[in-house]
Amino acid sequence: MGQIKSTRADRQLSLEKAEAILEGGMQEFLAHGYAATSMDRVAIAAGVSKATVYSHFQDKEGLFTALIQRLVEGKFRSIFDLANEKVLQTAPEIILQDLANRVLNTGMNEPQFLNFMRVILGESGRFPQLARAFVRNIEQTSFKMLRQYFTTCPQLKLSDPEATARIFIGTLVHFMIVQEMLHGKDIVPMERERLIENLVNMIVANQAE
Amino acid sequence: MGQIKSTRADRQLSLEKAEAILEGGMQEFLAHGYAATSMDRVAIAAGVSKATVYSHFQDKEGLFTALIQRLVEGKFRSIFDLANEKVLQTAPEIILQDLANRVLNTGMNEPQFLNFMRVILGESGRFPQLARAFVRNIEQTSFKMLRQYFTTCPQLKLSDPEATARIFIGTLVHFMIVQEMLHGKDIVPMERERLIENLVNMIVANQAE
DNA sequence: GTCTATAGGCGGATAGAC
DNA sequence: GTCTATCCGCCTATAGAC
Repeated sequence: MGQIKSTRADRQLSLEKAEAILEGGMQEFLAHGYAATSMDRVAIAAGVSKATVYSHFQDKEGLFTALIQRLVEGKFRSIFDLANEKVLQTAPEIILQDLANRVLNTGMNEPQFLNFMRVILGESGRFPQLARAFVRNIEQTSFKMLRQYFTTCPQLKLSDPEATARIFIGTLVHFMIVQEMLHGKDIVPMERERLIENLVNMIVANQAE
Repeated sequence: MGQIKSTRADRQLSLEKAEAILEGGMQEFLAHGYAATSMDRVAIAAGVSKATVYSHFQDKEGLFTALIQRLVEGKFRSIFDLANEKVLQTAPEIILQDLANRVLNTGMNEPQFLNFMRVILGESGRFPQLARAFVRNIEQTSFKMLRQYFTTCPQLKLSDPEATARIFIGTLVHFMIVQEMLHGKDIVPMERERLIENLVNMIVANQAE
């Protein structure tokens, strides 16, 4: 009787706790990396006991893996997405400038995204499968999207849309890494607009014959 | 008597040990990152006792900092250097292709360099001064060198050499990160030559009027 | 399912002999 | 200067009560 009554409530509670643990784990792991994060602090951040953490996830590695996989497939999935309204009616310069600005805005203003990339890069030796998930869900997706745009845009006749997409994304990501992740803003200053303008012009000017 | 005799030998020995500790520390820290490296294993890798490690370096952080600073200023200093023989007599396509190939060769064939970059990126939150040293000694140096070349090369009239240098280096570094560091070679395959050719052509074709 | 309490081990750092 | 031996705290993971 009491058993049935509590079953639903417990399930609900359990789901909420699992969610809280993932949230707390995200906070801690993204801030300190894998090795420097303790399960005690994850538990505190989640507002549960350490034993509860271990009842929802097999071990530290399991929690970390689940967490990052989730971020790769959800929260940070669409950082490089092209807003697809009136895309083909607008001049490519505008579309590309807008895309570049949105990418850099997210990457530079959402501080968690920088930490996320830091962890992916820093742990890519020890967790190669997470690095690959990042490549599949974020890099590959953005390459495909941009290549698709380059191929279908009537004003652009690039000789190699795939390679051009790499140049575009690579320039932006490296800029983000040097200026923000590596704190290089004051050492090698560069206006974002200046870089974007040069990048976009170089691409648009480079039509195949 | 024995005192004087042993003084020189001890100094010599001490220097050798300090060197051995830096070597051992490099092995361990580059392989596992800061937090996951133990001083016990550093000592073993260096072939000395843990107390000896602490007699040469104040603590774990001090050893790590000294080590990385040294790598930034020495071993990995010149990864992006332009070989400067006959530079101005050769066609820019050749020079740039050659530079790109040498950068990617070093970065991709010297496995320690990948680990080095992984550590710099992964620890850039906790050790911002090391990240900045990396920017000053490696990124900034390569920007300057390339900007200098773009400016002086008589066949090139780029409207913004500085921004173009960023695009060049950014494309290459991001390629290295995705294909090698993040193990993306099989997920998003791309021939190195194909990327370089597109990049170089795009730059050389983009002359200011 | 969740808690408190604890086992068991490893890690950073040092004392003291030589 | 270098070693062996050791301190002590924190960390992962679990036992057992409720």
